[in-house]
Amino acid sequence: MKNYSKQREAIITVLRDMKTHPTASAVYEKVKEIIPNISLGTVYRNLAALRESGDILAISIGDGFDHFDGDKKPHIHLHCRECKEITDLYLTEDPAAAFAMSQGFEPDTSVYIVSGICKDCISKKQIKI
Amino acid sequence: MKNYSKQREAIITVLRDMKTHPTASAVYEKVKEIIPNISLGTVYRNLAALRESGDILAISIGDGFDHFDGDKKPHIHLHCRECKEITDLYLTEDPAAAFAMSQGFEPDTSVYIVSGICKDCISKKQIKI
DNA sequence: ATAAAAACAGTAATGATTACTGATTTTGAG
DNA sequence: CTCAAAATCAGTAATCATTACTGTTTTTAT
Repeated sequence: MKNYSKQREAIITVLRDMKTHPTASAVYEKVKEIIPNISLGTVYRNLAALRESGDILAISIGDGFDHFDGDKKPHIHLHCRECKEITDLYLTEDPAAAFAMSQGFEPDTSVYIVSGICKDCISKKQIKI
Repeated sequence: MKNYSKQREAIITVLRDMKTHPTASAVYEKVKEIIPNISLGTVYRNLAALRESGDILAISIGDGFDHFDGDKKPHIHLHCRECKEITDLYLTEDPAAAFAMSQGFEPDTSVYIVSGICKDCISKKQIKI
């Protein structure tokens, strides 16, 4: 007696399909293409619930917005502090989760955020010098 | 001609010493012990600047507050969705950062967030059954 | 079919964070 | 050591992403 609604299904679908890491309002804009009269509050409520249950991930990069990620496969987020872009990097396995497990922790989702300077920004910087 | 103030220094000191992952206002409360008349706005301004420059890390766990971390040594955050607690797990090296580097990305800070259920909550759950 | 439970749309309220202002501190050149 | 420009500050007002609320609709499980 819980959890289903076509709105929630649409939100999950949108998140699974988006390859970016959308904010709540970006999700809202996208979901409106499926359910035009969906409410922004519904998007927030469902994102919060999905995050709480571990079905999606949320990350904060300091731009004032939460960013959501529907991809539960363990992967690294490369976050460039220069251009602010987040790109994904997939590992064939998840060494840290394995380590966490060996400590008695039952992992179900994980995100690695590596902050630094991306390839493009490094070359841009070198041109400027 | 930039960046120094005793307020900023106190904020960094507090963050380096705190073993928890304090919110902005927890930092504020702590810094007040050093500089009693410091302003909350100053704390926010400096936290934002330090985060921007990569001197500290900020993480979002869905409680409505940003949490800050002054420890730049690569480590895992074990985030329990049950009790909400974050505990640190140190690795002898940082395999993901090394992998990022091999992709042409220059890493300087990284955090791994592994969400799941911690030891204590697992045993509590089993008692309930 | 149907009644209780859950979720919704729409909107108002909240409160963490940011922006602003005039005062103070820091910096670096002379 | 001045001293003025630049940066930062304290204090407070404003912002705006997110949450809460209300009456309605959908879902669920008998």
